[in-house]
Amino acid sequence: MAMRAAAIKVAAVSTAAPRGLRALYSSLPGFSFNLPPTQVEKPPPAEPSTNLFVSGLSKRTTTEGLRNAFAKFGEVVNAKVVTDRVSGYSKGFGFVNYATLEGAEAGIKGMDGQFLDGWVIFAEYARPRPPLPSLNNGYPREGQR
DNA sequence: ACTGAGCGG
Repeated sequence: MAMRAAAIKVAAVSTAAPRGLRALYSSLPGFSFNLPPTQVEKPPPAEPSTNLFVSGLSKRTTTEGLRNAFAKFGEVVNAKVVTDRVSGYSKGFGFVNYATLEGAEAGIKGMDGQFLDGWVIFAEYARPRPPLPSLNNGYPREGQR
C-alpha cells in the first residue's frame, strides 16, 4: 500500500513540476532521457559566405532600411526583407548579400546584436540555397504543369 | 490580425 501511494505521489509531482521531469525520468530504469553533456547545445550557425541571414527585424523595417544599415560595413550587392506574398507585410527577417566575405564578416560583427528600428537584430551567415527551382532560367518547365 | 522563431525568389 505504501508503494502504491508513493507511485501516485510521483505521478502527481510529475504533472505538478514539469521542470523536474528530466531529473525524475533520469532516475527511472528504462528511461534514458539523459541529455548528453555534449552536442545538446546550438550547432554552429553556418559556414562563411557573402550571404547573410538577418532575423529579429522590426515589421516596419524595409529593404531599404536593411540595406542602409548594413551598407556601412561593406558593399551590399543585394538586400531583401522577406514579406508575405498575400499580405505584403514583413516576416521579420531578411537577407543581405555582400560583395566580399570580408564585408559579410564586418556586417555580422557590426550589426549582430544591434538595434534596428527598436528591435535587436541577429546577423549570421545564411545557409547555402540551391538555385531557383521555379524560374528555370526564365522559361517555364516543359512536361510539367 | 501582423502575433516574434526562423532561412527567401
